[in-house]
Amino acid sequence: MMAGDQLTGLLRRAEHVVREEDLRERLAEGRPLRVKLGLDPTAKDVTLGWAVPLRKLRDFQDAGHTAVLILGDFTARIGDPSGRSETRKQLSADEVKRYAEGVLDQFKDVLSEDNLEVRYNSEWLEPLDLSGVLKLTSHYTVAQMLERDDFSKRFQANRPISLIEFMYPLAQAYDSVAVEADVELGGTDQLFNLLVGRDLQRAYGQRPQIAMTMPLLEGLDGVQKMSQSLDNYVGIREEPAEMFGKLMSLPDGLVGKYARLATELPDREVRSLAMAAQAGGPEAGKAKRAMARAVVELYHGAGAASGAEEAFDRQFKEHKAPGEVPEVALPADVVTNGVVSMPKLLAGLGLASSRAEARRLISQGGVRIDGDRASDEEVNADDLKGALVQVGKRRFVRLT
RNA sequence: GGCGGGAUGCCCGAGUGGCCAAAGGGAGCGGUCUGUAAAAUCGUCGGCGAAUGCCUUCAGAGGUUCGAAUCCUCUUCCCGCCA
Repeated sequence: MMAGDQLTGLLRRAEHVVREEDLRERLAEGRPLRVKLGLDPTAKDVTLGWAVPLRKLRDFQDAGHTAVLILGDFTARIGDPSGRSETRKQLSADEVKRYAEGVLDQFKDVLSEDNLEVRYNSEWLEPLDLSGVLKLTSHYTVAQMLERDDFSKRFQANRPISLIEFMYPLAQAYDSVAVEADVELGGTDQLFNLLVGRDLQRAYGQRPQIAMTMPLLEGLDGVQKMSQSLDNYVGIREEPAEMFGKLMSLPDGLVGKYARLATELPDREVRSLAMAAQAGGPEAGKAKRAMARAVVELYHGAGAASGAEEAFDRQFKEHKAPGEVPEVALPADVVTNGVVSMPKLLAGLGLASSRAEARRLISQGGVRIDGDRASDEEVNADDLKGALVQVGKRRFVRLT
């Protein structure tokens, strides 16, 4: 592949590249570049949000470069304050280790294992002693740190900024020094950290890396960045039907963005979906479907995608139960003299968070037994044998 | 180190001795509508109980009082000003 063509592909979907000429030059060297992406294992799943830079990393792999994937097992314990208005809670080493194992496995769904180098940053951050830390910090000033938007906002609002938070960008930047990165990828909220990496590499006598950021993907609420702590995410390992359903619940305004960042649809198609979504009405619904199908297809294949769509229609257009419903035996402790206490049952099965919640759901018409609204809190056990219990729109259980 | 201010339910925030499980808003949840969109609208939103009711909650620990989110003491944390 010609260097120019390669560049075009690699720049696709990127938000900032600092600096593009440097990237062009380095690609022209004709050697495999070391492309770094650091992710902190702070949650159990890989989301479509993380998949955006991961897929970009894959693009680099496909172009013959080396993916240097850094699992921030050490930095996860510091807690990245990027984009946050307050101090992030710190995780224990055990939690981090558990997350790292799960997440690494999922990364391999996106990345090729051929030119992949996986590193844990505790490898070089753990042994840094105070003199190493002092050397690190001596290269940066408070004023430089306060250039970062989230820090300066908090500073101005008299909100606390822990000193440890200043260490985060430095630690991440030091990763780049440690692995001698040529390029570092990240979300747009990482731009500052990536630039610190350039400065630090320079300070340690290395050539500064190229910083490339990718747009952030908003989560299901349509407003906040997709994240597991906000529970507004779609995980790449989620069941096809679940994935499709979640994507269908997205606000129209995000259809174009998801099509662009979460699928591999060609640009032309992305544009037409975005326009259709904007137009509103049935066309928007169709566009959203096409986007959802494309995402599911990417992670589960075409068959699963059409299956998910059919299941979706069955459940939400025809209002039928989904094909696969968990089957549960009627617990004995909810039955008294042949009568079942629905609140106990629903809470016991996790269909409601408490009995009080279950009562509320029943009184508000949110509970159905074999399609009929349950109006009483007590139901004959015989009527529940083999019955399909539905709570809200999407929680189903078949009693046996 | 000194002086002052503050900590309320998932979040924001009102509440300064009883009428407080605690106003209002947001988020969430459920109903109607719909394209599981948006907007709208109604309801709900600590727990247990069939229920008059009971239990736990207003940073933590004690105390005053018939009665405390509200008063007092100590502790922790945050903020401001001064040094």
